[in-house]
Amino acid sequence: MRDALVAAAFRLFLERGYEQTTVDDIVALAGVGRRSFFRYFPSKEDVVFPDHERCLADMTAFLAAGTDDEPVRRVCDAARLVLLMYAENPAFSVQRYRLTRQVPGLRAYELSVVWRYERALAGYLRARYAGLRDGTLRADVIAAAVVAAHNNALRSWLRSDGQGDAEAAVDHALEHVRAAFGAETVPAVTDGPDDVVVIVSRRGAPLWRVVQELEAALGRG
Amino acid sequence: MRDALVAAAFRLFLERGYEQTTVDDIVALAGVGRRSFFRYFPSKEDVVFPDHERCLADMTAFLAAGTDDEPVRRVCDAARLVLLMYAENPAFSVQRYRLTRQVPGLRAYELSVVWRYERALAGYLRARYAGLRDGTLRADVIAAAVVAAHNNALRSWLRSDGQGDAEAAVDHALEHVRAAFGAETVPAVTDGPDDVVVIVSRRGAPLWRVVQELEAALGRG
DNA sequence: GCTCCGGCGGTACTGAGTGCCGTGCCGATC
DNA sequence: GATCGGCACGGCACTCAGTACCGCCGGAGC
Repeated sequence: MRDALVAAAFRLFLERGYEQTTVDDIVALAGVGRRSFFRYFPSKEDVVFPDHERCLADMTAFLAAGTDDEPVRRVCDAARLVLLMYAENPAFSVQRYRLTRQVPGLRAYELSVVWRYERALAGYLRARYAGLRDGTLRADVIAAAVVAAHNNALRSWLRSDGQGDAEAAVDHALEHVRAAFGAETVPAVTDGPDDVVVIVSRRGAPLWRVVQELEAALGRG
Repeated sequence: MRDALVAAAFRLFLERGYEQTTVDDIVALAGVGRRSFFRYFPSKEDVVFPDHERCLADMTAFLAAGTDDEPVRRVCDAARLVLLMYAENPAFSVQRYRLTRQVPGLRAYELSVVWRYERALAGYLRARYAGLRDGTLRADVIAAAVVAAHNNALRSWLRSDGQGDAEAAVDHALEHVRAAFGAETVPAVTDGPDDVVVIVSRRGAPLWRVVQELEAALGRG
């Protein structure tokens, strides 16, 4: 029933556009009553994102399941769950992406979905950074950065019609965030003394390049 | 006319709630025709954010007006324009904040507004980082981080009923972002040789603390 | 066979948003 | 001074999303 409604809806959306398709059209094509549509989808927008609710629950469960020595890594892993959902059905994801790009109402709806993901990540980080000075600020900023990096890679993959390695692109993007915000802890070096790294930098050098040097020197490049 | 509609709308929204107020109620109180409401506000949500359109235009103009040696600083300054708009009328902003917090539809609308701000910032940074490897990624992430930091400070100020120094809070939050992403360039030292800074770091130290050390050493703390 | 119940459909309603047209008010023109 | 053209406003009628309510039916249990 749900699947039949989604299929009918997308067929009409692609044929004549989202706003030109009424709920009556959809239920007529699916051969069900109008009331049943709203039993399965709270609104017309929801039929475009039939799996986000489940994915959000998965992410929440993942974050609640446990902690990690490195909170940033944990939220990056949580973000990857979203990519997996998109990658499950590339053709569908690409069609939906084109739809949401040109329909303002769908874009707004997608933003509210993304916002809920971001709040889930920020909530986890806020708990981990509780007590730290500017802990909530740090949590919010990192959550926003993780979401932005994820979406940057995801959307460039969607724009390319699902060609290329989406996971690698997202990994690369998330690695940038981890580079910027740093890993709070790294595996201890057990087979040697506490070695040190010396960075020499000209005053006036781009700071982020210095950070890249640091990363390379610390063996995280 | 616009102001009369906004005043009537907020009076009713605060009295009986947003969803319990119809557009007919608003125009009846304001003493104007229903059709005129939609002439000034494309939707019922728009009457809650009567000045965002102007602010967005201001930000776009500010970003288009010129560049900066340090793009991150420029987008931080652009973000401050939004705070100024909120600070112009603290009482109104606090009321609106409470309204948007408890009405899902308004929250979704606000997200779409914030998204447009973020895209404006990201567009500026994308142009500045054009050609750099991962330039658009870096632009999107920084824009998201700036918006998140700004909103973190703004909302904590709104939660405190407009008490405290909003500008100082936002400055502090944005400074965190600049610390994480660094300044690409700093003023050249003219009255001395190209001096160098040496940082010694234990492998395993938190990277972001190392960045803070770097900043302090480079005289940007 | 009877009842209870959950999924489904139909009807009627509210309210947002739109298109169209009439009206009154204004300065400009002859 | 009468007329014309633009413009802002109001009113009416309509579409469509979303909701409340009720009636129908088929299966499970007694």
